Amino acid sequence: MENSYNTKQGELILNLIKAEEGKHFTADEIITLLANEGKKVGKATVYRHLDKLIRAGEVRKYIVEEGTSACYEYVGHNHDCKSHYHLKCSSCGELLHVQCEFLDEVSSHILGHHGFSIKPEKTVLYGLCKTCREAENV
Amino acid sequence: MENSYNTKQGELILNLIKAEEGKHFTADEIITLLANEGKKVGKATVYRHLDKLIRAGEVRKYIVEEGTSACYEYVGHNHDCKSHYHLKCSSCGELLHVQCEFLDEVSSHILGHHGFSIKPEKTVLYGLCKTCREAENV
DNA sequence: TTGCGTGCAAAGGTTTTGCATGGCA
DNA sequence: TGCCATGCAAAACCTTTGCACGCAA
Repeated sequence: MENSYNTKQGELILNLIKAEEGKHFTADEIITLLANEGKKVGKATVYRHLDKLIRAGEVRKYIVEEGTSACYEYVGHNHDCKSHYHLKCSSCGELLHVQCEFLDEVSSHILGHHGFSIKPEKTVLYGLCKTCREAENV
Repeated sequence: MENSYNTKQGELILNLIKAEEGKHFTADEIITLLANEGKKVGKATVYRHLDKLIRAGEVRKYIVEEGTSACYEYVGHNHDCKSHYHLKCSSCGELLHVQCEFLDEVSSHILGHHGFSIKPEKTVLYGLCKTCREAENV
């Protein structure tokens, strides 16, 4: 087991991302947001806390776009995130979180018929969101 | 149209990854593999060629694992990748091309229920292939 | 000859690490 | 008091860019 203390910084970081469960933050955004509230937290501290939360299963990390910084998202203690997919609009960049039982069937189908077990947490479906689609299709 | 010359380095890089279509390489692996054959190619040159091949649609770039370097894989130019999905094994790197009417339903469902139109050609579903799953589950 | 390609080194950006100091229990 | 946490700066990494030179057509 891991020993750890409760600290002000750890609480600040956790509260921030927990307050907006389902929303993602980059490490830098967390630092900036806290700074805007007058709470200065070091970069290394943020990374170290996120890392700890990831190992604890409370936070998920994913790459939304190649070549950019990673995103971190609070997911809580219930690990039932198997049906949680990400839809990323390649036009406006919006990230949608979709939890839908239909997508569970997708996983089962692919596992059953193609022998492949999908990791939804690693998968991002790219496409166009409603707004951009309507704007582009004219 | 883009002007370009045929060069020894470009040929070396293309031949290397083309010889093992379906396998992925990091930029560094390409440099090392070529170096092992006595062919020294600069880092920048490798990245520039990969970039060009990606734009030409001959090569795909993946993030297989967070925090590591990107992977590049030859996919050829005669692939109609618009009509099917890709399943990428994050362990062995195998790329499966899946054409299945069930997955067409996925697109329709997400469009209908979530207002999002997926671009299959841009989307890669990550997970574990049968072989790796069985090997890791032990 | 023209102008793209090459390779080195430097720059850029994100994340990690070393170390002295600060803070929790 | 013992030990973890913090924060700064430096390092570590991957990738891109600037620039002078090389090479294809």
